[in-house]
Order: sequence, then structure tokens, then C-alpha cells
Amino acid sequence: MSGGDDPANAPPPIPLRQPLQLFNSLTRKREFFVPVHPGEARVYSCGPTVYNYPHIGNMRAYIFADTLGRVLSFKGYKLTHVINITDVGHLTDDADAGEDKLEQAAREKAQSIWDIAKHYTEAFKEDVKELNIRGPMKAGKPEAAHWSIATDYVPQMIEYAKGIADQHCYQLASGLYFDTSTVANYGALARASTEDGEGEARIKAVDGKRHAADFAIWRTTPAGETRQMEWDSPWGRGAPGWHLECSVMSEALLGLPFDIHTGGIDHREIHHPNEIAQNQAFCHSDASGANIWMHNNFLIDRTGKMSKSSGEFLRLQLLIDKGFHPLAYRLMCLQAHYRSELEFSWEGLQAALVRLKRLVMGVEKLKTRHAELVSASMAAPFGGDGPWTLKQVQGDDKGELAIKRLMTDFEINISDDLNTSAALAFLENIISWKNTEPSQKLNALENLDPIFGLNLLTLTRKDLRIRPKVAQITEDEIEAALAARKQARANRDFAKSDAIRDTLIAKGVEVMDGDPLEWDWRIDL
RNA sequence: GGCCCGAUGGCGGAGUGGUUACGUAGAGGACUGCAAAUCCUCGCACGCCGGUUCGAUUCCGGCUCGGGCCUCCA
Repeated sequence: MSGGDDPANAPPPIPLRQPLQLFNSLTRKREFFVPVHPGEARVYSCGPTVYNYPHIGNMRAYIFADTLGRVLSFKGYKLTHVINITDVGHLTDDADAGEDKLEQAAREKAQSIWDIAKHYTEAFKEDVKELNIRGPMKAGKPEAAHWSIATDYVPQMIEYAKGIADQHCYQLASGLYFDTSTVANYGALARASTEDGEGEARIKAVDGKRHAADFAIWRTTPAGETRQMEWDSPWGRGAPGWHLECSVMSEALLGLPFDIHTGGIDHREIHHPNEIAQNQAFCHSDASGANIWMHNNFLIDRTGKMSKSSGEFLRLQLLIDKGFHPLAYRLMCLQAHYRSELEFSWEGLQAALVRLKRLVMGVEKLKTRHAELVSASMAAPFGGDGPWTLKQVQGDDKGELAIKRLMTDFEINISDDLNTSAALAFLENIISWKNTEPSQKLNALENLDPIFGLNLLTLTRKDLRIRPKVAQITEDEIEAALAARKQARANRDFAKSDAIRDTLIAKGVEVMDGDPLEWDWRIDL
């Protein structure tokens, strides 16, 4: 595969010229990125709860976290990126006494809870791979890292809870609860009032909770019941609360404080404030535990398919089944800023796919032209006034300067709180810039494409030609029909050749005579 | 009810106190037997009403509309 997949083989980053600024949800301001450990970047990203398939909106969060990680790598920081898999601890209904989502999924499907978690974890990883998301990283090395599974850390969670229990928690029949009044500025991240009794009383309060915002650290299994996932603890047999795992794993794997904590914007209101409260208690400090908290906005779908509770929802596989390459969805996400809501539509995805195809075509042309120039150069005779250096053939210093300037513009924008949308425009500009030697543009792409993870240097148009599931014709049949059509055209029997083409079009195939690809699938939106 | 966010061309989506990215769609041209694909060129927008300003899409206020959160959620 491409060098872009493996950071170890990636071309050296262009020198750091632009300081990185990131929007911190805690201060609601852009801040300069200053690593806790010089030369390193340590990032924690809240991962999926594996009780169902991820939908494409879920995946936007990981595309965002991946982009952040790629930019940090590009800037030369040695990246440690922890992404957790939550296979325990999510409640299903109001208050803190509900049933675990995984337990519920297992009961509904009459399967082992561990099998359920495994199945959906694999489904998630599959999407990660399809979208070219790099996944966990340790000191710049993916092979040294692994996905952090919550249930692997239950003993540490219990130890962690023991450490904060006396001063910050109280026990009720249903479990151990965190007293949010024991830490400074609870809820600062959410910008929410913590006054009790405000708003409508929609929360079915757990009896005995001191404050509405107090949350479960440990959920004790009700007497007489058994869960498939439960552990012994000083607070009875049960399971850890959801918020605990991220505090414990981030502390264990990154140390506190670490640099950046990411997650969906929904986490800004509840999960991350609770995580911060735990960190404060654990560290005996008012600090949040992470220097910068970053939250991606949602993918919005007017048809409402983005909600898992509605049953049917948009999975990456559905996009692929329709004939969309997964990287078209990645590009769609990159076209918008991560802090903006992004409107999903099939038309929008189609637009992204067309854009991706044209990008790939542009790069393929560059590669072809470059190869031609190299061979022309090799064939040139020595001496005389004979041709040609590459530079004389195609480019000049002005062109080189233009590319450097475009690369700088790219970096300015990507460094400005990850403005991928603007950076993308400059990348496109580099590809289409006139009067510049292809090798310079290809060199620029080698440096910049790894930030987007679009594999522009290795992706081919054939890769992007994905057979829609509904297609009623095989590729062999298409090739045969095209051969027959070619013969008819050679005989100038256009009635016949047009008839063949009409048949193909009716079967969802686009015939493209003047194009080396010859044909492509037509996607029905 | 409380808190918060948004409103940019047909669609998506950046950004900006003064010439409004980019993509896609659309139009015209080149190419083609005709198309398609590709390439070139070109339209097309800053919700409404006030205020500040020489000048506002950009800042401030109000309004309308839309969305999110307050309960698990990327």
C-alpha cells in the first residue's frame, strides 16, 4: 500500500512554520497548542459503545480525531493517541439505574454480551479501516498501540474509585455516586448551571442523590439479579459507571494532564464534565486533566436516519452498497469544518464522490506527465543544445514558488483550528496549477495528502468504481457489450452501437468512449 | 421552562469591516459519428428590521425561522 498509511515511511514533514491553534471547548477560544511533553502529543478520544453498528455520524467523530492526529504528526509531534471501546457501562434509560445497553442488546438477541460486544467492535474497526482512519498510536507508532477496551480496565477502575470514594463519593443502594459539589466549577465545560431544581423535572431522580448532577461511579447489581458483566467491588457486585472508564484509561495510558481530549459535542454537556470532576478528585486539583477539550459537531440528516433509536440508520456499508467509495464520505466530512453541523444528503455525497474522482484523475495525470518527462530527460543526448532538463521542459522557478506558496496557504489553514475545508481548496489548486513541474506538485502532495488521508497518490479511478448492490449486470457482461460496441463503431454501424449503449445505460452503466476507464457505474440517488 | 448554537448562490460549505473561497449542480465552448467522461470559460448567495461606521454579509440589538442540549447518544 501507500507510504501514506505508515507514518514511519511517510515523507519528512515540511518544516513547521505555522503554529497550531485549536479551539478549546473549556475556554471557548482558539488556543496555541503547547504540548505537555515537548515534542509529543498525547490525545484521548472517546470511542464507540459497541452495542450496535456505528452510523456514519458516529464515524465523523473518528474522522475528526484522525485528522487532528494526522495534523499533529505532520507538525512533527510524536503522537500517542488512545481511543477506547466502551463495552460496558452505558445506561439505557433515565437516571443512573437503567439497564446496560449491552446487557439489553444481548437479551434482545439472546446472545452472550461478550459476543455482542465483539461483533460490534469488529464492525466498528471495519469502518475505521474503510475510512482510512489511523486508529490508536503510541509514540508515533500504530503497531505499538491497541484499542483500549473498557472491560480490560475494571480492576484499575475499582482502584481509582477507591482513591476518590472517601472524599468525593457516597453510597446508595444502587451504587456509589459522585458528589458533584465536592469539586470546583462542576460543569464549567458545559457552561451549564448546576443549581438543583432547575428546568423541568424530566429526570427520574435516583432516591437519595444529593444533587441532580451526581452520577454513578459504580452501579451495584440489584439484589437477586445477575448481570452477564459484573465484578466484585467494595460497593457490592456490579459494573462501573460509564464516566469512570475514560478517566481511568486516560490516566493510565497518557498520564494527567495530557494534551487533548476529543469527543462528540454531546459529550460536552454530561460525560466530559463528569470525567473532569473525576480527574479533579483523583488529582486533588481544580485542573480538568486535559489542556484542550475538543468536540466535533454532528452530522445532520433531515430524514432522521441518524438516530439509532429510530431503528434503521445510515451505516457506512449502506453507502458502499449504493456504490459510494468510503473515502467519498471521508472527503465529505473534510469539506466542512469539524465544529460545524454537516448536512448529509445523497446529493452531497455524490458531489463529494465526483470531487474525489476528479482529484484522483488530476493526480493520475500528474504521475503520467512526470513519467513522460523523466523518460524524455533520459533519452536526451548529452551535450549540444539538446533537450532538456525537467525544469526547462515544464516548470520554472516561478512555478516552484507558486507551489510553495500554496503549501503555505494550506498549512496556515490547517493550522487554524483544522480548517480542512479551506486547506482542501489549496490542495486542489496545487494539482491544477499551470506551468509547474509535475514532480514539484507530486512532492507537495506527498507531504500534504497524509493530512487528509485520502490516499490521493495511490487511489485509482478503478478503486472508486464500486459496484452498486442493485446492479443487474456483471463486469464481464459489460466488457463483452463494450467489445461488441467497439466493433459496431469500427464498422460505423452507429445504430447498433447506440443500441448497445442504451442498453448499458438502462442497466446503470455509463459508457465513456474518450476516457481510459471506458465505463463507470451510474449511482441512483 | 432553562442553557446554547446556527441562518451564505439550486445543493453542500469556507471566510471576510471595503474586490464574497472551494466543491457540486447549471450554462456556453473544445473534444466526440452522437453522447458520456475530461478540459476551458461563465452566471448564481451573505434570513428580516434597526444601530455603530465613510462603508456591514462580516460588529451590536431586536425579530423570524431552524437546530442542539437539559436523559444514553459521535
